[in-house]
Amino acid sequence: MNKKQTKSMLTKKKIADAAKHLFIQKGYTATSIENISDATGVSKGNIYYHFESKEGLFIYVLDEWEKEWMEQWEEQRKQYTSTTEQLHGIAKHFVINDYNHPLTNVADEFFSHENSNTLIQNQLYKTINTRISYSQKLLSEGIASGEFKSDDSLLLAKIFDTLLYGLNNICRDLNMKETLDLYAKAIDTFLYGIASDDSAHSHD
Amino acid sequence: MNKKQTKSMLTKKKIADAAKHLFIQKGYTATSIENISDATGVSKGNIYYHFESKEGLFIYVLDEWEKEWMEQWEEQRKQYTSTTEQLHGIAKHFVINDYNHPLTNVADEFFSHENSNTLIQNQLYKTINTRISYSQKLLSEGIASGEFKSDDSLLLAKIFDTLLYGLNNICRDLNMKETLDLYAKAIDTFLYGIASDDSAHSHD
DNA sequence: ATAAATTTAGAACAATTGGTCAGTAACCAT
DNA sequence: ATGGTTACTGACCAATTGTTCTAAATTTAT
Repeated sequence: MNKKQTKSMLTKKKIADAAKHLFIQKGYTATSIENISDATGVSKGNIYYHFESKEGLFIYVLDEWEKEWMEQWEEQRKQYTSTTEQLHGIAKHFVINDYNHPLTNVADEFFSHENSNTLIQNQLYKTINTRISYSQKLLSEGIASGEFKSDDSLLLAKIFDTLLYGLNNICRDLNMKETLDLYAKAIDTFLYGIASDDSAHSHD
Repeated sequence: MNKKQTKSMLTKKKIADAAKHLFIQKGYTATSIENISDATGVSKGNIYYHFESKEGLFIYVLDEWEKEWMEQWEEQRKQYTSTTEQLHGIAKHFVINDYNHPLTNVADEFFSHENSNTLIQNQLYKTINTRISYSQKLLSEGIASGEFKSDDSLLLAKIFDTLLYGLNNICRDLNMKETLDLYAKAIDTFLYGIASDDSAHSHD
């Protein structure tokens, strides 16, 4: 590879890296090409020399990110044997290496770290917390009545609400009946789990 | 109430309604004041007469929405007795009346129904589906090995991935350890459920 | 009927955006 | 060294944005 080609590749990588971080911090829409230009010292025109458009740049970043994640996980994976362990491992890997994955944070307008949209952020936080509190109350009742095992109701409420809010993102192409089925299944899983009855409940 | 006041209130409501639908369809950023003006026939200036800003309008919409949701749910709630039923009921109510709640869809830049950002949408769909397929494979292995109950692995994969992607949104203020704990708890719940051992497994 | 107050309209504004383009600099092959 | 190719710059553009402002229309109060 040429000295020129090397430098060019480095520039492209520099752009992609800065873009990735900015997309995480500010979200896609709020990140402007000029932001990326400022952050890298690379001119706007040059960015458009390396990437056909802002969309193209985003997709490139997303793609590289995903590839990298998969490679790293496959490496981690080796140390686990049972599927149960792997499920836990994948979650751990997700949190540690991938805290800001595009599918969680970047595809989000409001919760970016540097966003000045604090009014709306506060409102959304408030709404979320209200809902979690409500779920917590509900779950506490279930625990009190002996319907559920004694447990940390706040944690359970967060998990329950996650299912409610998150399932929508996973199944946008489903019709109403399919959606309802998925939700019902999720609640059932939440209630009864997926472990086989004879599997050792070796958690905690 | 005056004839004038009534008409004014109606205008305000018309604006809020149109804004709500546009926020659902296009997301917050992609919805412009002019869009709302066009959709309602109410002039831009008039919108700013009724609401102090775009943020203010959004927060107003969010607030009304949340109030309405809670009222309707509390009505529904009466028909259920056990907490288990209520959890199922809340999910059902969520899907039917609240399919596009701001906490799922509006706070999202890309998946709006009318968005022209199809390139990125496709890419994200692809990424999601790749991940779901991967989880499905993993879960299938667990089922095959007898670790998990025999079940629809695709549904389970969607639920599992929802936990992975969704938990982040619920717990942005937690530190790493707390986050890891929450994830671990979620996986455990996914595996073993929350129902007490002596509760009747009367689902399905 | 007239004045005051409220409600509405739409032109105008400053800022920002993604994207283009003509020109310059750096490097390569010959 | 020179001509050609690649990499890069920064001014520029058209479009869009949230917001403001002035003035007109409508209703109410006197």
